[in-house]
Amino acid sequence: MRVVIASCSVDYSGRLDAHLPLATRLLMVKADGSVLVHSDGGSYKPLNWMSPPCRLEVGEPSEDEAGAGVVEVWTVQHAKTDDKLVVRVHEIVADHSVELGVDPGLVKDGVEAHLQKLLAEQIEILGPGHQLVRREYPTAIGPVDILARDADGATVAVEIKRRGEIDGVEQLTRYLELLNRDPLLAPVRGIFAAQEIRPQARVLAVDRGIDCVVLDYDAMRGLDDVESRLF
Amino acid sequence: MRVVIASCSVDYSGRLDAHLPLATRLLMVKADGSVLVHSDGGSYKPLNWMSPPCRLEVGEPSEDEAGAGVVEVWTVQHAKTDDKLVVRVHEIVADHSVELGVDPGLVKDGVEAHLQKLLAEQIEILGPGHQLVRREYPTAIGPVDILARDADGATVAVEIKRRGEIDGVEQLTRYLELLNRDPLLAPVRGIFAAQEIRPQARVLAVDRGIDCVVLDYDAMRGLDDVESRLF
DNA sequence: CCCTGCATCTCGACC
DNA sequence: GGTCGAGGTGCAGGG
Repeated sequence: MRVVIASCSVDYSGRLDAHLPLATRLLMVKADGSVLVHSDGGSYKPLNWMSPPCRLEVGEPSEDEAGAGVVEVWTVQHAKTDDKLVVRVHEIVADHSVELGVDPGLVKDGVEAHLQKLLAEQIEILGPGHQLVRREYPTAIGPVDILARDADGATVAVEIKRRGEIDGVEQLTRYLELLNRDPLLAPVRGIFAAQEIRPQARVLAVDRGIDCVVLDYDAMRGLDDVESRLF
Repeated sequence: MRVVIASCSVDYSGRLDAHLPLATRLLMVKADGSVLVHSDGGSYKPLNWMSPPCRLEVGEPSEDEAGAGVVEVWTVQHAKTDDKLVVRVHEIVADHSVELGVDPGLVKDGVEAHLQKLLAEQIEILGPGHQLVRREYPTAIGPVDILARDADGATVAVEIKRRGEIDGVEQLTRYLELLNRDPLLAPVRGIFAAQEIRPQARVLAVDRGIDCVVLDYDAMRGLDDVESRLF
């Protein structure tokens, strides 16, 4: 990795056109040739960048550019598209290269998939007598997170979210519309299950006759551990 | 901005829990206290980070940590949530601080806005005889991208996307529902226009009687250039 | 301030 | 390789 602090102007053309006026910024060149242009604020997103696969070429400025104070022109060309990033370097304040090696990578825990797995195992959270039909029940517009039957044998479609928001209710509504066309399943009831359900999402769900269930992730995980220990 | 190259392990807890094993990485500390942990690959997204507003405290390692080779413990606490990032620094390879100042910011020329402008100018792409009523036609739930009339004088509502996906069809459906309540406009036909339309979005659109139009951005832009040259 | 919609989204899973 | 859904999404614009 090479890290350069430099005053520069930057131009990107590709999906859109974007321009950064002259200012001092951090330029990061990664081992795969990708380039990131960071300012001293904002979030983790760079002001501008080029994703791999791409090629960085450092060239001389034209006469005009040199006259304007440019000392180096970096051209970063994407390998597969015509996306191009041009960095005109005016003054280099610092320039360091270091060998980092391959990163062992991030270990994550706590996603929607885990919630789905736990709820499938603990399906009676939806109510006594509920039985799992299957996870990822396929429909024409995509899989329903969980399909189950309640104590009376009626079909129940469950949409699971970490955070229950309006678009999740919309999604479940589409599934219900389709599932209810299937005479073998209809009538299908909807359950919107999430760790937290936003007020507006709850209002919309209730308005559409969809039940809301708040999932306690820690409790479900704890129960999972207990069950694991039994076997 | 402070840039540190160091071997470190990182733990994040908040929306999820994540862990990075010991390896050499780049640590970027921005003026607002936000911290980015970058490896020598991937895209512009850091392996781990803390967004502002947040506070960085550099502390001493515990005895156990010191025994394991930790020389500094960085704790980055988010100001509003309980998100926390802990960086255990083992060896500092490089450490530079530099004053960047406020960045003048990015100047963009976007896509969807441009597509909308081009389609409004070239409204007959929708079919011969179409005429523009107006762009950003206001409704109670937000503006419709384009309202037009076809060769027979019937109203047409157009939703424009760069990539046509299901939520875009949902959006247009809501507009159509509202517009069709207006006796001066009804019946209103829907057109879903995008540079590319995902298969599932197309299925849903067709199912709801909404026409799909694929827009050729380059051709439309080219035509725009030609027209510009004529005047 | 929250909500909505877009993004050079990125990223992973699955077909 | 594509397709699709999720994201610690970030971000801007509008009420």
